[in-house]
Amino acid sequence: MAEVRLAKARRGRPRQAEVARLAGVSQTTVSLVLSGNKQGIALHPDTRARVLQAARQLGYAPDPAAQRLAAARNDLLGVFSFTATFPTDVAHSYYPILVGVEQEAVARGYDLVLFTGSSSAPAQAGRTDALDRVRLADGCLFLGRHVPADELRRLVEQGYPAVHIGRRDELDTLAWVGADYAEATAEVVRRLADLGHRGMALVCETDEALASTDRERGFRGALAGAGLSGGVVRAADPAAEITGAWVRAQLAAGVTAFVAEETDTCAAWRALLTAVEEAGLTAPAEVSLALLGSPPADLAHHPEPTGFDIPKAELGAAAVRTLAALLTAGEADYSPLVPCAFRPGHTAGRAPAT
Amino acid sequence: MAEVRLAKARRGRPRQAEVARLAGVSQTTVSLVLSGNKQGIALHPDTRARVLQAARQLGYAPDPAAQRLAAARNDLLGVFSFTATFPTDVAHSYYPILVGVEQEAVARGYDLVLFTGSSSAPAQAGRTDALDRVRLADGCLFLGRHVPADELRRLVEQGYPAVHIGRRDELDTLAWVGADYAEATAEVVRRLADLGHRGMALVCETDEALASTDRERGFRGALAGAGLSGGVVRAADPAAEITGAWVRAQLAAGVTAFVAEETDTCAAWRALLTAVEEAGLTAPAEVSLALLGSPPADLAHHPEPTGFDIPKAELGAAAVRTLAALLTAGEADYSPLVPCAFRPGHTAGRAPAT
DNA sequence: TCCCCTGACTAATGCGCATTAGCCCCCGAC
DNA sequence: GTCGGGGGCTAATGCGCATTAGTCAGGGGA
Repeated sequence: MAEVRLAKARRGRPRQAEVARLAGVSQTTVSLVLSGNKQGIALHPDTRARVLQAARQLGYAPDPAAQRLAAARNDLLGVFSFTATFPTDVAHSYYPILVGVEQEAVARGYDLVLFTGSSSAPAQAGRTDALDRVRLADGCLFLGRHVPADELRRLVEQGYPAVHIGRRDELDTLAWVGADYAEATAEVVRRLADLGHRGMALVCETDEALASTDRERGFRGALAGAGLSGGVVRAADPAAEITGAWVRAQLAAGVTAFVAEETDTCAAWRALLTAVEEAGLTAPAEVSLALLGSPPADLAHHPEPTGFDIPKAELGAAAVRTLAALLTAGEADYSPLVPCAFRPGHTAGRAPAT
Repeated sequence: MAEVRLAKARRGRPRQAEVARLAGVSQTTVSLVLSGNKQGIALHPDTRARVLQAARQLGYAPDPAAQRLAAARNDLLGVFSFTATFPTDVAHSYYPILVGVEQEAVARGYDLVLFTGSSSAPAQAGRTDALDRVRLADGCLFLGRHVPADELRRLVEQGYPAVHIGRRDELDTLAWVGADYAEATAEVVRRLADLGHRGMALVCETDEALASTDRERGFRGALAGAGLSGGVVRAADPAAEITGAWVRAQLAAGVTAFVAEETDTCAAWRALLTAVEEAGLTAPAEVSLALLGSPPADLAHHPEPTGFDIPKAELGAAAVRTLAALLTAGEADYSPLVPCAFRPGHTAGRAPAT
């Protein structure tokens, strides 16, 4: 067996020992020369040259497995998304995050390991528990709101470096990065107020995710802060509740601006658009509309929604930075909230004169 | 230093030795139990259970680098793309391919490592250079046409299991899987011929990628096979060359069907749509249009293009199957061409009666 | 009773590299 | 001349795991 392995591994792959033999030095010296001699050990230029020459001649390339083993870290970052890894539908919402993750990871010299939550590998004997699989990486990013809290807690408590993308407060020991929905929403409200709107309504789907409640909190806070009136509507089926009649009733009650939040389906925003049209109103002129997030691809054009953009790529990058900090310093001193960028858009305008 | 490294490495990363201590057995036994005991060494069910229990309790996961070094395998598959795997410019992306790769890999019990051949990676001396990094994995998928051929050749010649996604013929030793563009294009031509079209034009960007020349080959072949007339236009800037006037001229020359190929930008297809409109013609009625590939997201709706879909997920899955074969058998007896599915669409109709 | 299996484990080793202790020799200072 | 002190290298060790040789009881046959 040993010979087989050797033959396979050897095929055209010189090791430092062979370079050393050719150069007439020790393996240590080869390592020293090739790895840039960070120890500050003095080396003769001649020796250096001989080693480099020998390495070139043999076509030496270090074995990454050995390097990583010796370094006691593998420079692998896990990316765990608990929904069927990169499902086509959710793809649109996670994809930009992955872009940021990849860029930052590459910049820092990490490779990425992809993990799927749902389609866990055939639970073979000896295979460890689903979440434990991420341990093959030095640290891991968790994505999505369905990450099982108890397993994640155990991982974190055992000191495994993990960063959750999206605010997460049940676990106070868990590092996370998230968009600052509250502040971004508050800014939208302030902008609308600046345009003269005194009453606003926020339309949401029934959802208790922090991404949603944060927006609601920001909305209410800004409303109160500016002495505005308005309310929040949570509808299980926005299309059913948000109708033309509803819009008219709101208008009658002094609400001139309507705000919806981005979700996977953007049901609330779609309902709002339909309802306004149904009410025979036009968007920037008679009522103002704002979307707390980015519109889905099929609604992206023409009337660009006023609102804010979630800096998804930046979120991914921030997550990697946090994880990297965890990995090198053991503790991250970070600001988890990433600001969103206000997007002027074309669906909000001055409040109509009463 | 040793303590520092140890402390760092230890952090939340149990080793077999620790599992062994907890289970009251030797590290060897743990290895035997966890790796399925391929040596046929007898083990007490009790011992086995104790070890598994201890491993679960500690959340043990094997270190891929160590596995790779010791056994020359770690059940990791690499995915290497020279450009970012998750490109910033949305549409074209490798994403759908990755979905297929992911599914097939998980089904076969492999984990995926994403290697991004970065332009920006710190190319320090001694640090494994771009392509050699993939050696951490048992085998690797390569995608994109910018994979450096010479480095890839070296890898393959040294016996490293690699599969390229997308036809690749400069390296006859390199395994690859690709969409059967030629046949798919030929089918489109045949369908158009069935609709009565006797003259057709293929519009391409200037591109010498196989994906493009294969289509051209299929086009010309089918044209000849059916005794049709027509030609191929390659334009550096399709928008400039493909005009309403050009379309009219073609029509006058007997060309009633226009075909474009999918590219990153889909410039040819866009140009075609514009030109036809400019010529005052409507698509299914007066001229027929076909797209060799899938439309970009922003053009996906309403007039669904006649043409074919590239089975990207299937391509990814096929690549994994091929790689798996390489890994287990050392040689893959495979059919590299994956068929594309014809898409009826709504832009092609009967040829207008002359 | 002795011996030799055989079953159930474990000690020892090595993968290729980085790191840590030295080791040896030459040179300058006393 | 002797001794201290670098400079320039090398021997030894360990990273975490798989593998190869054992080792050590217990049991059955003679």
